[in-house]
Formats: sequence, C-alpha cells, structure tokens
Amino acid sequence: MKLATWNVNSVNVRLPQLVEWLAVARPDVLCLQELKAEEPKYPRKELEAAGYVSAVSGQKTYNGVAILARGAPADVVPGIPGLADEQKRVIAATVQDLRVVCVYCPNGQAVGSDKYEYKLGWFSALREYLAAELQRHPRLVVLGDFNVAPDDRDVHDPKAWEGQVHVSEPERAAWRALLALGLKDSFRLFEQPEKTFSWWDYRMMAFRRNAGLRIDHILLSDALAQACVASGIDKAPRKLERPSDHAPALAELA
DNA sequence: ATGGCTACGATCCGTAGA
Repeated sequence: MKLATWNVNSVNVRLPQLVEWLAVARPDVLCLQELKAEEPKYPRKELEAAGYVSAVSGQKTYNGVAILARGAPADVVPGIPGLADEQKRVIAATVQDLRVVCVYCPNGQAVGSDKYEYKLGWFSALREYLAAELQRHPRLVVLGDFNVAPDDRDVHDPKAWEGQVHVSEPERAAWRALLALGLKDSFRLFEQPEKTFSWWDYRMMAFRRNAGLRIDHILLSDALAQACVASGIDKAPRKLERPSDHAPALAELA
C-alpha cells in the first residue's frame, strides 16, 4: 500500500501535474495541502476521472486540505476537534484499515511573531488530538506539510538556518513531542541519500542548487512502522515547468 | 545584498508562503 503527501500550492494550477503524477506514481492514498480553493472550485470530477475520490476541507486563497483514495474515504473529520480555527489545515478519514490524518501545519513566519506563537499552540493541539486518535486507531498514519525540519540533516545550510523558523528548538521540540506519542518518521526508517529535501524556495535557483528543507513528512504508528518497506521523496514534479515548491513524500506498507 | 518567485484577490500592489 502506497501512501503519499504533496503540498501542491493551488490544486487548480497544479491539476494537470497532479493527474499525471497520480497516473505514474499510483498511490493508494494521497494527502494534499494548500488547495487554495473552496469546495465548489475543487476539481473533484477531474480527480474522480483519474480514479480517486476526495475528502475535502477547502478554503479560498489560503490553506485547504484533502485526502484522495481509490474508494470513498469514510468517517471524515475536518479540523482538530475542540480547536476553534478558521484555517482549514486538517482532515482525517478512514481508508481501508488505516486511519489517515492529513495536516498542513502553520508556517510560523518568524520566530517570536504572532504566527509563530499560533504555530506552537497549534502543534500542542495536534499532539492532544493524535494522542486520542492513537487510542482509537492503532493503525494511524499522519501525512502532510509539517513546516518543521526535524534535524540538521534536513537542512541544506544548517548554519544559515540556525534558530530560524522551521528549525528553531521549540518547533523541533513540538515535532519530538509527536514522535513521543509513538509515531515514527517513515523517512528515517531507511538509509537515505544525504541532502534529501521536500521543499525548495522558488527564488535564487534554490532547486538547482538543492538549497532545500525536508518539511513534508509521513508519521506511522508502531503497528504501521513495522510494515513499512520503503519511504522517500519524489523530486520529479519539482523539475517540471511551473511546479509546486514542494515535492511529494511517499511511504510504502507491505 | 534580508531581495531574488509564485498564487491569490484585490487592482497594476499587498499578503502570504518557507
């Protein structure tokens, strides 16, 4: 079973690339972030023609998340229950025997900013939610754009990024608090090429210089981590004309 | 050099992303 996550930076702009990627990569589950579209403008029919049914929590201009699967996702829950948040950043659903949580974690803008404080509070609410989900669903997978590079291996230039948003110690502590629930970073279950990233700035020819961060992740509960046989980043879509600034992350379960 | 893209929704610039 192939699981994937991709921050597409506008589902409608990226739709041709998305349809093509689905045909080539053939994931069983795909989580999308930054739809930048409300439900009426979500390309549901086009994606159904490509063989995927979507559970969607859409928003105009910003945010917006979806779970795509071969059959209709069941027991769909948008948002973090109990958290009042107008930003559409989370959707959960059951696909076959998996509980799937799709997340678009806040960016945080700059350490010390209001958005940074929102990010840390949001991660705290996410941890509480996932703790409860793990109790209900031992076969849990959390996929998405976490906007945190877990350690210096995930940063092209750790010195330049030291203390900055996405790598600051409080953000990394929030990441470790998720792992402490009993979740594994699927990417780190395997030997990986050095300097593997999932996001590259549009500016400064960052992709050509491989000046990136690994901030898109797939977290597996222990039961699923034991069944994971591969994980990685697919850089191919980032090489296309007019790409998303993120590349898809993948994990395969036996 | 603190910018440099890209998308969006408002206009022909501001906000946001990371």
